Amino acid sequence: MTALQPPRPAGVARVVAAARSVVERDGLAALTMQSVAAEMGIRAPSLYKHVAGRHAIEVELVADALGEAGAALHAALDEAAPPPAAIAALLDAYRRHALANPDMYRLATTGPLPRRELPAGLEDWAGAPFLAVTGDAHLARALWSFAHGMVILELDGRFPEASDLDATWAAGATTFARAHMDRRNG
Amino acid sequence: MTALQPPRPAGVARVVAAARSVVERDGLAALTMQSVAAEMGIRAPSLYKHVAGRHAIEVELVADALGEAGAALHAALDEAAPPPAAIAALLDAYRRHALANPDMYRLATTGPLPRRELPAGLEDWAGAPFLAVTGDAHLARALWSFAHGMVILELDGRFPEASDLDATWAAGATTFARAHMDRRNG
DNA sequence: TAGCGTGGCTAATGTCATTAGCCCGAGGAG
DNA sequence: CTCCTCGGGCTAATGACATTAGCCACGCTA
Repeated sequence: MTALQPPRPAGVARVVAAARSVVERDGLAALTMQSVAAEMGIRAPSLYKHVAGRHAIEVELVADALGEAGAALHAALDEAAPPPAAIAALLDAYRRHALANPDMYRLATTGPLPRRELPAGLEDWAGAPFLAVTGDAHLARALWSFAHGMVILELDGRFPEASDLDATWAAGATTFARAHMDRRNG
Repeated sequence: MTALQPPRPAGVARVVAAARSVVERDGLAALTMQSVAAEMGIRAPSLYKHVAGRHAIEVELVADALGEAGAALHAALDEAAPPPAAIAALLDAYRRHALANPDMYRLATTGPLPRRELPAGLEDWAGAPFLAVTGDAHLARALWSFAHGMVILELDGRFPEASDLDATWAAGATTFARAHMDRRNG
């Protein structure tokens, strides 16, 4: 199952592709109308012939980022063991994907979400693996919060230099796995 | 115990106070050199007679925000019950403080931390309650990540509209409390 | 062949941060 | 009393940015 992305007009697609190149090569801060235009070999005002403005470009990138993150998580679940172990697998996939695409991750998860402007259902679909692996909406959200907190704090360099983050992730995984088992039993 | 904030020259203090008023009244996005200057009844370039630039103002605000957040957490621990219950109390204090000061919280926790420029020890001091309440560095970081993830996702409106977040926080609290007890016993 | 839409472009506006350089007024030095 | 210095304002200017207005060429179609 894959997220349903409404097809983009060719012009929009070209702009979004250029924007993504800029973000991945030079970082989020470098995403300007001028840099995107330069990437395409045109001038900034010409971009407005294809997209409504900078915000619209960002929304498209967020949609892509959510779609890809969701795909990574769904894929991780497909291969994974039954629930208790699946939690660790999901967390691992989450971390890997985020660290491999730091700027896209930040873009997709930082600041108010333009929910109105995103494809319907995309958000739920991307988050579904957390529900699948915990079997409980609250535990799912808590697990997602933990994962997001870990990733964003790591990306922002907020943990002390010498932190052994592998171990921290492991601690979180066993903590939530235990909660899951406890919930199942009694 | 309180965080040691090096005293600020009067001019700097006035600028920081104005900046904070702007942030709390109009939000983080409204924090510009012009808005801060206007708040003081002067022109933007005059600010440079007191501070090095916008970044310097933000660093001061981050230091204040960390200090106050830390104070709130330490205070919560002082009143709280022994460890298992203290976790819930700490989380409650964390959430309350963040939601009561959303823009200062965002400022203090979003984006790369200018660690070099912050008062030494401030960061560790602010995070100490998490260590105190879990008794384990990894669990402490995991708990902090959970709390931060919850708060920032809530602030950014990323949870589905109708989420019962109180219950999610509660689920997280019991999850981590259980982990703490398990660690103590066997 | 006349139109017209597509997709460029330049010029201009307004917001920001920041720098350069001027100026006044209060206080201390003589 | 006068002069000098310095703190702390100010205006003007520069250089990113986003965005708008209005012009123009190309290619396809009637």
